[in-house]
Amino acid sequence: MKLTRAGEYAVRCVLYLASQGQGALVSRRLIADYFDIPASFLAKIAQQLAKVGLIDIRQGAKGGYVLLKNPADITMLEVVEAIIGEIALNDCVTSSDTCRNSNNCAVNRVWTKARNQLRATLAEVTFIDLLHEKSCFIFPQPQQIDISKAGNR
Amino acid sequence: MKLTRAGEYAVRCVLYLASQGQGALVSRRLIADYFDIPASFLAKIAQQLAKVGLIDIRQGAKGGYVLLKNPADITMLEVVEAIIGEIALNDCVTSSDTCRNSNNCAVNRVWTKARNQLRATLAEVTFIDLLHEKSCFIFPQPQQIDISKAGNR
DNA sequence: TCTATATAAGATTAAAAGTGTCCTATTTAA
DNA sequence: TTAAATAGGACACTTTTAATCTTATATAGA
Repeated sequence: MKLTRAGEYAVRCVLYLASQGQGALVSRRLIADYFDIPASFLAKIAQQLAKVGLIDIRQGAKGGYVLLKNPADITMLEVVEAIIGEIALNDCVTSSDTCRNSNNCAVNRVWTKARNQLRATLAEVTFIDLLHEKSCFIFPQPQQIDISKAGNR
Repeated sequence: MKLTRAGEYAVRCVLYLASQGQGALVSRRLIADYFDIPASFLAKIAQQLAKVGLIDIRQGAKGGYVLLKNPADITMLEVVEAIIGEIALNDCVTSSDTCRNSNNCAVNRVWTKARNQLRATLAEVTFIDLLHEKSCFIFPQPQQIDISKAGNR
């Protein structure tokens, strides 16, 4: 499991949304410009984030993305796996005759342990943690969320 | 970092050699057949293992591979990284303007921690450990190492 | 010394995954 | 009704991975 560019973009996207607070609407264009992500590529990524319920996508004029969960409840694991699928470190050369019972394999046990550790590490970091630590990103001050103008439904 | 097929093959190859003991010579064909690895692909992998000093490659008739180190001193990390290079979990979208000081990045710190953990886990497992645990592989009894016939130099 | 056996090393190919791009809908605010 | 914004599918390009093929080289043994 190497974090793909799409995964990296997803983390940044959620980080931006988190900086503006749960419920704030941010346009795709703004996020794409800020991080220099191709807008249509970001669209694909956002669709996956929406599929797992992390964000809401608003179509139409003044559309954009809205973070649905509290940043304190969103973990890095969640965002990463929304994009690249459940983390696995090896395939154990699946379907090979030499390794069909991988649950009884010393080598595989090591990979499983490593995988569990990795997932645990990513699961214990929330986006509030990421925002509070100083980082290489500087986000604009969150706008006051004006429910009437944001057009929630 | 997802373990590539080449990496998986390398682990198996070293595991086989370890089962026959340090200094034993095993032909490439034998290992390739045993694990169902394409012989020329195994050749490439073996060359990388030789480059880092793990094995010796004997050319010519009755050639093959010889494990140079004690299996108790060979770690999984060593073998894996010999093939796929030093483990990294993310690229942090290198050279992007938005992330040039990744050492001051909260997100990156998480990845660095995860990476270090992963490497530590792989580093604490030796090939003696792997051999002693029961596994999905059953290796032939190691031949008595006959120095005169094995043709060491 | 000759021959069969075995690997070396480099070039090439094939397949898969990742990273976008483009075009035509569809939705929504005003 | 129109302009702004995203959706969704098809397509293209790039990189990585996984092999394969060919020619060269080394070695054991007759």
